[in-house]
Amino acid sequence: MHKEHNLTKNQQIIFDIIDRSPEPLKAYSILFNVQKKGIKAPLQVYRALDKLVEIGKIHKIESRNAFIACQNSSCQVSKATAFSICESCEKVTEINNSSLSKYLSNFKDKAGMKYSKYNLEFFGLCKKCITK
Amino acid sequence: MHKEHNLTKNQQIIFDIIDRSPEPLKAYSILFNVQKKGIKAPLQVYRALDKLVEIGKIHKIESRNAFIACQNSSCQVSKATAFSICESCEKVTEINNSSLSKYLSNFKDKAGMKYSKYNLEFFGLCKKCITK
DNA sequence: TACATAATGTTATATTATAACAATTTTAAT
DNA sequence: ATTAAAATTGTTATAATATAACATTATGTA
Repeated sequence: MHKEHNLTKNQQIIFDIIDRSPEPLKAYSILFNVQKKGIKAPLQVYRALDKLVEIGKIHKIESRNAFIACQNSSCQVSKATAFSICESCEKVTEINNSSLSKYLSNFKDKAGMKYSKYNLEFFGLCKKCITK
Repeated sequence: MHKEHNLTKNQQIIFDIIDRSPEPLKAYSILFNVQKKGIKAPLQVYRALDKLVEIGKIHKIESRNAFIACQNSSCQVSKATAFSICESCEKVTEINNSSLSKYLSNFKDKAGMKYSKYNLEFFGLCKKCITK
C-alpha cells in the first residue's frame, strides 16, 4: 500500500480527477476541469502533479505527456514503472509483473551505472484494437 | 547496419549535428545551431527529426525531450530502445544488451497485448558521478 | 508562541510542438 | 524526356507544455 500522505486541497482535487479518469490526462485538460474549483493557473496544476508523482500516487506517461493514477498497490514510489500503450485507442495500463520488475531492477549493464529508477513503455495494439 | 537512406539536405545537416554531439540535443538547440545553414524555422527541424526517428538514425529520449544518434549498429529501426541516463551529469547512453532486448521483445503480459515496440529509460548515477 | 517548511496564488514568460498552405524537388512509371 | 505522385521544403502563425519569480498563507513542530 501507499504510505499515507495527507494530500492538500489542490493535490486532492487533482488526484481525484486523474484517479477517476479511464485514460491518462494532460496537464491543461486537468486545468480546464478544475477551474470551476478555483484552480486557475497552470502552475497550480503542475505543482500538484509534481508532488503526486514524487509520492507515487500518479505516474507520468512520458511519451504522451500525460498522467495516470498508480494502479499498483505494491509500489510505494515511482521508481520502477512499466506501461502498455495501445497506439490505436491510446489505452494505457500499468504493468504489474514481478518477473519483469525483478529482471529490470537487477539489470546491470557493462557501463557500471548504478540505477535507482526505470521507466518502460510498451507500444502495440490492445486486444480490442487487434480485431478491428 | 542501418538500411541506407539517402538523407536530404536538411536531414543530413540535422543528423550530423546530433551525431557529433556528446549529449542529447533539444530541438530548439538544434535550431539555433543550424540557423547559419539556412534552416530558420522550428518545423524544418521537427520534420527532419521525425524522419530521422522514423528511419532509426536517431532516438528521442522521452524524459528529456532530446535526441541522440543511434549507437546501436544492429538496430534497423527504433522499435526496441533502452537508455541509461545519469541524473547528475545527464549523460545518456544507448544500452545494447541482447539479453535485455530478448527479454523485453518476448515479454507478454496477461492483458494479451501485442507489442510492436518498447522504450526503456534507466536513471541513476554514472561511474564518474558516483564518486563525486 | 514563533520559527521553519510547505503549499498557494498570481503574472509573466520560456520551451516544445503542430496547423495550414504554397512551392519545389525527387521518384518512378510511362 | 514526360508526367503524375510522393516527399520535402519554406513560411507564418499558433497551439500545447512547462517553469521563473515573487508575494502570501497555511501547516507542522519545537
